[in-house]
Amino acid sequence: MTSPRRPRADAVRNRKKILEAARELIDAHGPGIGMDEIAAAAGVAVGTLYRHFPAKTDLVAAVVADWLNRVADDAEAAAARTAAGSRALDEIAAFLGRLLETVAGDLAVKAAARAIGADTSTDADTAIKRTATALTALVRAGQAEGDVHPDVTLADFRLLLDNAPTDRTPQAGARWLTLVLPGLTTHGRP
Amino acid sequence: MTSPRRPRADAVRNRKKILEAARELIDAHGPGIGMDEIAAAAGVAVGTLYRHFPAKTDLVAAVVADWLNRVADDAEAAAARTAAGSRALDEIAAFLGRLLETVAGDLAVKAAARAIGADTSTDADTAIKRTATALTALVRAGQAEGDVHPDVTLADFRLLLDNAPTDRTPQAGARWLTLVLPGLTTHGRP
Amino acid sequence: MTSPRRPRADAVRNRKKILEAARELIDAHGPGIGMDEIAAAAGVAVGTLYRHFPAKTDLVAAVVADWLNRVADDAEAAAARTAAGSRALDEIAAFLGRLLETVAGDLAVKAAARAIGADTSTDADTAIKRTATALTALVRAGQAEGDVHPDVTLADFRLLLDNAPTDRTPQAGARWLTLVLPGLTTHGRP
Amino acid sequence: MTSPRRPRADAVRNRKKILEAARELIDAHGPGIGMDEIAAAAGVAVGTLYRHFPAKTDLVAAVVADWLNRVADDAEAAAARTAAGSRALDEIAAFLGRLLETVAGDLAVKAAARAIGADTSTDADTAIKRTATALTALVRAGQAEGDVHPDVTLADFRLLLDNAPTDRTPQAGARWLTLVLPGLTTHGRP
DNA sequence: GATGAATGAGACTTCATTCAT
DNA sequence: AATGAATGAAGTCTCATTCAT
Repeated sequence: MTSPRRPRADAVRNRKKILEAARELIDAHGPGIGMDEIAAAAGVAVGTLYRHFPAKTDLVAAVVADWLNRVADDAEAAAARTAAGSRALDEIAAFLGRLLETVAGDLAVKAAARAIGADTSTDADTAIKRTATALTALVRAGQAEGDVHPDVTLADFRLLLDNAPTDRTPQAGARWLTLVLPGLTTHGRP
Repeated sequence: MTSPRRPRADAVRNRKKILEAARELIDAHGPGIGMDEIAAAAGVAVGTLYRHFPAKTDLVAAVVADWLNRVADDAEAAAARTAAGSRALDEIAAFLGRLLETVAGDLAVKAAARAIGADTSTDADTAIKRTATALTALVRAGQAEGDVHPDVTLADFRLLLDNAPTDRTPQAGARWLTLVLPGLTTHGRP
Repeated sequence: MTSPRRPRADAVRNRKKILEAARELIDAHGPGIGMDEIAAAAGVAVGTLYRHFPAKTDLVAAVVADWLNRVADDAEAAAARTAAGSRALDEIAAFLGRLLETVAGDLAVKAAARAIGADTSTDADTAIKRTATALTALVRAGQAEGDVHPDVTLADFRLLLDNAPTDRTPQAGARWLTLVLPGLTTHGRP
Repeated sequence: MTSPRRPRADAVRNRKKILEAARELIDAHGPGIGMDEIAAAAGVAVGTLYRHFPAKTDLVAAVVADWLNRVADDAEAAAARTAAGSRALDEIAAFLGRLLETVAGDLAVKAAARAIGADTSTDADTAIKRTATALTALVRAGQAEGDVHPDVTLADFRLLLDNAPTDRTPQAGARWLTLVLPGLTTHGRP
């Protein structure tokens, strides 16, 4: 019986290197980038890449899941701070801002996922649900505080985030946020 | 020097058929669609396709230019109506709405253009300039009327339009417009 | 409307060259032989090979069909001679003999077809039916003449032919025929 | 000089498990089956498989040798019974029948061996010689008894066995035997 | 000018074999 | 001695582009 012993150290390292290389290359050159090139960038042979990810779609899906998990972590942290007294609208704005600043390029990966028809894995689904729960909490708090417009729903975030600028400068991201935020609030722009 | 005699009637017709087929197929299947399939859908042979467009990027660029020209026409009409007394903000909102409703799918083509690295042709540049002029007029008028926020520029429209939802239902497009408009105006949401 | 005009002369020539090269190489090196090598032997590029035969199985199936058609022609000729007065058992023995002598190696192709899971095409089915009809006629005639054992059926030929020696010398084939024929007749061996 | 100490008990067990798994899988899926899959079916890792059999051809050769040994045992037993008074032709027929019934699939393995170019090992040679000796004895006895045709040699058995139906029903095997036996005897079919 | 067959580089993927753990 | 991750050559197939007809 081969009970899954702890995975070998170098295998874990390789998986990480591959994911990183894949994220960077897909982000830079689009999903058309070859598996050989990803493998080379990760410093492994193609075979190794395929041992970890049986098909290209699996690799892309894993990169997406990886990113979604980080987003979920961020959203949950924001929700926690709100529960501890922070103003919800501020947290929402800051969350969106971080999304655009830090992981901007990764959204391109997500687009790539759609283009390539990668199945979203269970891992990704979980991350999405975690984000949804945290965001819902943030929105409700914001509405209770009178800042967030009462008809705003989770779907609105989806709509905006799926169409956020990813291949732009940080300044562009900030400006986009400025333009988009008023639609989520009860306030106009000053 | 071969001065361009008037092009043959069937050549013109072929060019049109090809552009139409390309728009539809790229919209439906992404930029990965093959040249053979586009040619087949247009009812011509690949060779003919290549006579009109020496490379795939040229074809995609032409589809984009085609679309940009129609957008320019629309924007100029809106500017004209504003000059004739129509309220600028209303025209702006309607313009954005039409963009999302009518030609939604074509934005996907534009995304494809980026993905495939298609150069924007001279034709496209002209259309972009026409649209820019018309939109600038609309924005200025809106600002003079006190509806459009004073810091809104042409670049803001680019930012939003480049990231408008294209693969969504009309309802999603409308909702997106609702969320985005307040950022362009001096008014908040009711 | 692209009604199938007569196929281009060079295309026909290429198809023939490909089939021939495929038969020889599969016969010599088994079905593991690469498509690139077949293409090279045929003097065309891989792409051409794939234009004619979309997948390797299609190519193998075509080679098999080609061979089956020649077998069918031979069987029908034998049946015709029998109808014209020739002794059925002699024709049967000669038919089997020719199969082993002339096209011996091609049986390897058929084995390859099974190994590779090639679908038998409609063309092949037709050839098989033609052969079946001709052989049935031969067997009936042989039974009427009292030479062929009354319980011999078409299936017996299938059984023997599917397991005939293909990669042996002509002498081996002849000996195999000597050993196998008595089982089909009412006579023993002298 | 590392004189072969007695092999470890588990090593022996592993070798047996591997051979069994290999026979079954090659029989079922042809020689294209992967080493990984054979290892998995045997419950060992690939590395272990390669410790026992340095190359795939060695494994296949071992499977063939294993089978040949069993055939040799069977042939020798039949020869012994004949020496003890049993009718030679009956033993020959029964021997062929057992070959087809019991170990039918293993013939597929032998075909695989040829396809893959596996060298016959010394072990296999020995088994073949044992079988040859036993069969020769059977044939001579049968000829002395007047049942087996005087010109039948060992090579004839090779010829027939190499081309016996392996992927058929037991009924097919029996029918094949019926068709083939008369060629070996001095009797015709009833 | 149109046709569509031919080209061939390059994509994804498999698998026999090696080797660090 | 066993494990299973890593290797990388090789295989099948795609598709933008060229060119003979």
